[in-house]
Amino acid sequence: MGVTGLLPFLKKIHVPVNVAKFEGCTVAIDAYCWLHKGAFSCAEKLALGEPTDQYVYYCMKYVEMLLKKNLKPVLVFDGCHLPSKKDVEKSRREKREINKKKAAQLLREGKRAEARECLQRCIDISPDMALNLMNACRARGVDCIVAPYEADAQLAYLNKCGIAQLIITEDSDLLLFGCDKVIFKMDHFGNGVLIEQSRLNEVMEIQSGFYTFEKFRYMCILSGCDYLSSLQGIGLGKAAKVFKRARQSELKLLLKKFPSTYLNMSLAVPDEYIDGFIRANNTFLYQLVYDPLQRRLRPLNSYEEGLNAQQLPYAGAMFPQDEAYQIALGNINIYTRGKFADFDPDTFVPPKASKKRPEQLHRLSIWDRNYRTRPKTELREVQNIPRPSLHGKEVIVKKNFQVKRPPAEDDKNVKSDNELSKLYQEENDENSSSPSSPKKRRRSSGDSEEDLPKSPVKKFRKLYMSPSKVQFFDSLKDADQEVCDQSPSKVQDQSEQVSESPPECLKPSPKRNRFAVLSEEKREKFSINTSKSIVRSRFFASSVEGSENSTEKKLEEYVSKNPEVDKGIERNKEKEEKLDESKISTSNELGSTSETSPPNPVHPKTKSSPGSAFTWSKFKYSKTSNVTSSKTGKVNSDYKKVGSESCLSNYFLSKSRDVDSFVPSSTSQLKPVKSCDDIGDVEDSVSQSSYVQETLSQASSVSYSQESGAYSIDLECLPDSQEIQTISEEYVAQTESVSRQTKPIQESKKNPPATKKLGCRASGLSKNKKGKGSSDDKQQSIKDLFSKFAFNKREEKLCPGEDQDVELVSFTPSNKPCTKAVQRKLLP
DNA sequence: TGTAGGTTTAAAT
DNA sequence: TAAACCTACA
Repeated sequence: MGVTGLLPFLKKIHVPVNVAKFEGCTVAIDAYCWLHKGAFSCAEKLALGEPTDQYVYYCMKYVEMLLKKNLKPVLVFDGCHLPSKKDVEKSRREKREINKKKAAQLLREGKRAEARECLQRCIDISPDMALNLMNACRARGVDCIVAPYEADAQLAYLNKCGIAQLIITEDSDLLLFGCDKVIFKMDHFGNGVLIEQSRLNEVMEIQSGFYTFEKFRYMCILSGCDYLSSLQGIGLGKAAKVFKRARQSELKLLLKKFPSTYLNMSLAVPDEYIDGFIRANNTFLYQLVYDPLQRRLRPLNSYEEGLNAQQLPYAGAMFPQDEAYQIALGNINIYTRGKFADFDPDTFVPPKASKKRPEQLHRLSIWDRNYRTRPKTELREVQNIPRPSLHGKEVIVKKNFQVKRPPAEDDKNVKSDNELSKLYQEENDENSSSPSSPKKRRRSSGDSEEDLPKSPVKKFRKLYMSPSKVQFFDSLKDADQEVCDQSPSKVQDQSEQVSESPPECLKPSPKRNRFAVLSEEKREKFSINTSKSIVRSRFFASSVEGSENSTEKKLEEYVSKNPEVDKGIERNKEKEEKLDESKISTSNELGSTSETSPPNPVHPKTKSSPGSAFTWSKFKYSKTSNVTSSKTGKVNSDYKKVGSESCLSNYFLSKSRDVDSFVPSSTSQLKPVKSCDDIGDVEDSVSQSSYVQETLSQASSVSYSQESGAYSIDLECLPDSQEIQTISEEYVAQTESVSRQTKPIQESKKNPPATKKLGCRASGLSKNKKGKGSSDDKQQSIKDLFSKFAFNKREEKLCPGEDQDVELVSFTPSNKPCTKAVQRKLLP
């Protein structure tokens, strides 16, 4: 819950930031936030008790990103429930129960989709789920700690004692606990919103001499927090007003009189409320946390004179120190209090431990006896050292857009639009039309060479990425086996680069299923007890072995426990059998089934496509073919009556430079578009622009936000960076001319020149089918197509000789960058 | 009109 | 969990 409306209230001091700014720092993370979001994708499986690793995978994507940016993550997990939060927990439990019952009811009525929604609302992060994530983290040498009570207080302590310089969470309460720097809403690229404690006074608009952090905390408690509900009619606005004006230092007196004194309200403040206020305040100050360095339980802040743990049972009851240690290590199930793991940091050998330089003691595990916190003086970003002025300079900043290229041999095969069009057609034919499709022939007729494409890129995709194929891999082993069966002899004959270990440039991005294609050793990184249970991945069909483990089966089991549900299920089955029949016939048409492949159990509607680089939910496709922003609901009139075909074209227009030989081209169907900005929507382009402005002024490294299509630069890095060139007017002219020459041929005269931005979205495609019909089928087929050809830009590698977009940036006296233009030039 | 509070929606894939 | 949206009230 946190403090309702606190984050919007602090909007004034929101700073868009990328975590890369804090390179070298230790960052403590509220693991529950990630787990909760990760669990959302597999809520159904979790609710039905089916094993899944999707939430671990989701969290590890964040962990990997942080490691890549040279940050040391420490994951903090929630521990026991605080006595003062019992009511909150109780109501949450009740809500979950209600949703469970609702889900069962909906299943009875045959409403599967709605039942699924309810199951998503039942998500509860169990200690086992936390343990699975902890195991995955430790296998990557990432520290974890379970708080004795709330993760919030533990995070604040890690910040306070110098272990962590930065906190990542979604919970605004962290600010009340006194964290210096908190990043909210961080995405998978590290972009988020930074709020610093030192700027809270700006929001409260209190003269600097009168502001204290205490007042901020009081304001939040008064407006209502987890530990104390607010008085009727008091929210953040009025609470802020009180502490903006308050000069009364005696808290009890102030609370008693604030409605009449500061708000002109006749509101009685009961004594119980004042007691509750003081308890809440003490909970924020003295909640029990675990000190991993001293290995002991302690209050977040040292007790004031006359206070002790016994007087503050609501802030957490003391445990025996040994039990507290085992809880902190994650060895004790906090629900049952039974031991369910046996992690011992004194005997555990973290990976790559030997490579750590002895002087980098802060990089050791926090459980290592030699661990030392990093002196603040070493931390540039934490000290807020001002950056050098860039006023008057103009720079070209390379976009951090990297183009995945096939190996050199493939460069010869640069395809014209017509060729691409043919390829597209062929690709379609392979998958849909011919009953004796290559795939089927390959499996049944002894892997003839012509079935495998000659290009290593295509081979790789045939073997690893074809969606119709991927669905038939059961486990990771099967996926590997599939590759081994097909690739070693024949594939290597054609190209040495396609083997068990695909060429570097072809390795799948994190958006894709990296488990399935990387080496055994690397896959072990995230495995959860692989020897004991099959680790499944969301990119594979869940029930290839048969129906035993399928979600369908589990649903049936779930419902069978409620006999009255059967009727609904029967009705459902009838409907689905019909659908399955059509599915099987489609599968046969696709040539995907064979004696080694069981029928595809994945329903077309629920089929998971391989990772796509698009945010489908951003746009909605209405029946009248308008492109609307799902958030604003505004319609970009330029797109009225532009059908999905042209939307596809739009996409390829914007992506035309980075798609490889698989680009489906439908030049003949292309309709003119104005610019890439227009491909999203007007709102979006505006927000992108402002985001760029904001981000450029704050961030400290060049990074790309896929979400907003914005790039951030490290201002301090600019003068030294090889990526930046100070330019003259002639140079601008040159690049403009290059830009014009290298523009995609599809771009019509109506398109405005040289203002292309890299953020590209496939617009006009509906994620949610709202009915059956040809347009929806078309949508689905286009989506499948996209999934097949899409690459994650972020992971793509840039090669010399490649076209590259650059951004011309100039600076104001206050170091604010202004984007002048985005141009294209050849990379030397 | 501003504020508070309740309800709905999105999140992931 | 929080933002967005809507409604009621002072």
